[in-house]
Amino acid sequence: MAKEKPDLVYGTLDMLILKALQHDPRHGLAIADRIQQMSEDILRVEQGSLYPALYRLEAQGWIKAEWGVSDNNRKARYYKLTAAGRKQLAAEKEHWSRITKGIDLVLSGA
Amino acid sequence: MAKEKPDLVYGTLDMLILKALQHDPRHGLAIADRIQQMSEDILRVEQGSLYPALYRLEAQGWIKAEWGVSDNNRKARYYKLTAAGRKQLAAEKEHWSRITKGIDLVLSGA
DNA sequence: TTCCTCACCAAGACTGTCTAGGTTTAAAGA
DNA sequence: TCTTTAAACCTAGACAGTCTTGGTGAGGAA
Repeated sequence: MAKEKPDLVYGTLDMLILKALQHDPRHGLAIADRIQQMSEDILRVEQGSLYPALYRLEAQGWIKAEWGVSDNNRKARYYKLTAAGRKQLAAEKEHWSRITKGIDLVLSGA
Repeated sequence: MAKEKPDLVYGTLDMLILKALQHDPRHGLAIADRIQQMSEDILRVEQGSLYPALYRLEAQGWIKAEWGVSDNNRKARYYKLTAAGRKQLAAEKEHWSRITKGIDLVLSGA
């Protein structure tokens, strides 16, 4: 039973990752942590969702990766936003606010 | 480009349908029309999404169906909200507002 | 050495939406 | 009358994104 809903809304993860990289490059797990922290623990990003999403974004040219070393001295893959990624982030935010407006209209309707 | 995003947010259709049935029973296509109209044409519900969703909801006991006749004198399957459906609608609204709060926190963050 | 944790990676299941087909029946038009 | 159009329902299969589960390797601590 139970039937918990997922921790994320399908299709929003890409946008959240792009947003998390808006200012500084980060490595994978740090991106997930940042999203969780920024959302005040409301959103949780599982690794099995995170990495596929990162490959997607890289394949689209929205982020670029390179190997580096984490704070803890472990090797880690750092991702940073590209110019195209910045445009994409803006587009996704636009799309998101449009759709949520639609949903809120329905929910608040008589 | 191409690759349009879907017209709906994955996982919200059930909630929207329950909401569309909040006051009066309706038949399938009228539910889709109502959602589209309430959302000011932002959301569109395809039939291939609608009917599977209706079966899901009925199987869960959140809506009940019976055959009737539409305004245009055609036979149509009318769905109405059950008590459990009303509770479910409230729960889904709660969940939705929580998740969107999380996403908005991330998007508006520094 | 042993253990724990960080960080990355992959395979497969699952779920919900979309595309694209279809049937039946009433009304409208030729 | 016959044909066409449209309302309303239904289904199969493809597809995409997330989740579960399981794994690797390397650094740090005991």
